[in-house]
Amino acid sequence: MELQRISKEKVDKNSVIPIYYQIFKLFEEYIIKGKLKPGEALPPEHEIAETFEISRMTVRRAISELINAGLVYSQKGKGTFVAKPNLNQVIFELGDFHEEITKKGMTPSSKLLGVRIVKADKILSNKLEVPLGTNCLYFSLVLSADNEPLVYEKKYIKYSKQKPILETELKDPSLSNLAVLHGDHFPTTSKRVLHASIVTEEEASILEVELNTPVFVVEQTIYDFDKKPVGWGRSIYRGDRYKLTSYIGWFANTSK
Amino acid sequence: MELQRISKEKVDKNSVIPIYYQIFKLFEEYIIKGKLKPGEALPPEHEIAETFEISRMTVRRAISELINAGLVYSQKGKGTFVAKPNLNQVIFELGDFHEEITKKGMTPSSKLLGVRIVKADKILSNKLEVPLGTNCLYFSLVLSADNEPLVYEKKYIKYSKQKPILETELKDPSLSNLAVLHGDHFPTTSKRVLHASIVTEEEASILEVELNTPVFVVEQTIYDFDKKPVGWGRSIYRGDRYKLTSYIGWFANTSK
DNA sequence: GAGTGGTCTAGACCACGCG
DNA sequence: GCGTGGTCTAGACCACTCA
Repeated sequence: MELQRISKEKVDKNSVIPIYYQIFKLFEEYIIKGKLKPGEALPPEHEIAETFEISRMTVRRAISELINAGLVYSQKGKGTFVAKPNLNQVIFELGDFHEEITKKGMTPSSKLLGVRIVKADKILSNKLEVPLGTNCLYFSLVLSADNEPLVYEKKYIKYSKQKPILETELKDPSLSNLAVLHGDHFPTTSKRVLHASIVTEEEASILEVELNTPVFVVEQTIYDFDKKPVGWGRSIYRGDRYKLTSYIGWFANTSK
Repeated sequence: MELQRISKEKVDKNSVIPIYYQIFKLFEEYIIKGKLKPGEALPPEHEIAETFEISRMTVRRAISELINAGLVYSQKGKGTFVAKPNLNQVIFELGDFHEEITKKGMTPSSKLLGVRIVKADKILSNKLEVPLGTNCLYFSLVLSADNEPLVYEKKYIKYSKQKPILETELKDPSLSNLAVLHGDHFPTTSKRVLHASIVTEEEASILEVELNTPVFVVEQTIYDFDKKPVGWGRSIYRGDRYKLTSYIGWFANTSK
């Protein structure tokens, strides 16, 4: 790759924009636009440093951003090379319900169906690792977009604080928030399992759909520092309306 | 936070393990074990540098690893603080079929049902942005675990090369690989949309399941440098057998 | 042995937050 | 004005790769 002619003017040392960021953007552009192709080597670090008349550490900072963005990889003793985008990798993000719905221009709402104390049955005692019959807090709610119910959630918290349940705190009825408010321990990790299923009769009536409607089921368990479960929940998403989207690859907006 | 007593012995300057990594691991442990709590400040960088008798740049490298792992965040002029884990964030990874199945101790296999050239119908011409009736490559296959079919895939490639279709290349029948082999342009980005559904009759017979079985549907489109679609596919996953799992939070194995 | 990236140093100047 | 993190320098030594 020919650096000399193209570049020196492209980096302004007196700019408010950090030099390493300018260098990062320069190579990002080359890669995204295909001027540098997968497998091709970047110039060695010392060469980049010389042509731009900057320190090698600054070059390394720029390259570390490129590595971070998945655009290149380095090999000790060999060089730095443009990566191949691994399009087989798949990452689905399930965003916050209110944000997601608002983003789509619809109006989100949530309705609390019930809050009460229940005694742990076999399933719950297993999930929360408590003896059968232990008192647990139970919440159930429905999330809607434009008044159409989309999600039905049931949540259980291992609780000990004898705190009253306030209306205000239900503005964030996430499992982790409920655990913070009513549990002993601070939740630090969360496990979710998603699978596809078909609505039960109960779910169908609450989501106002017919039997045999496909749904996502997301089971969430949250754990404290000691990896003990402190909360468990089950959310039913209307599978025909709710979608998960994954983007992988090289985009111009790797900005930040 | 009291650094002085705890620490100096904990870092070995002559170890093969980089100093920045030792420091990173030290603070990681403090945070995961709860000795440093969310919101609490780390000691200032110059102080860490002094107590361990190392350069501030090395401290910064360690902290940048902590930031990268999502354990802390820095604020210019204020300090560096332990982050709160955001347990409401959800990321589902859908791994490579063969790897996932092998990991579970089962034997994966894939069977090619058909390869042929088809003329684009309305849907396909829309998805691939080609005129109606354009020739496209079509692949369909079934992925199985222990001889039980789990996934049914149909893939379409916008092609131009008059290349024969080799058996060997079907070892990686991923959309991006097929596009590399048969398309004009190098695929750089991939979009996938996942939703829940119910098998059609055709899918039911191929997956050997009853009607009304719930499934995941994953639609994938891949694009080249110019954001033109080069391939499109639809994968049907048995929703009762295939699950997606998401872990969020602080774990001891944030190692690498 | 020449070339490469990985780590580390001991300074420097700056912009920001806060009292 | 002081303390903080953000950027940058001009060196240094090392381990690795490859011919």
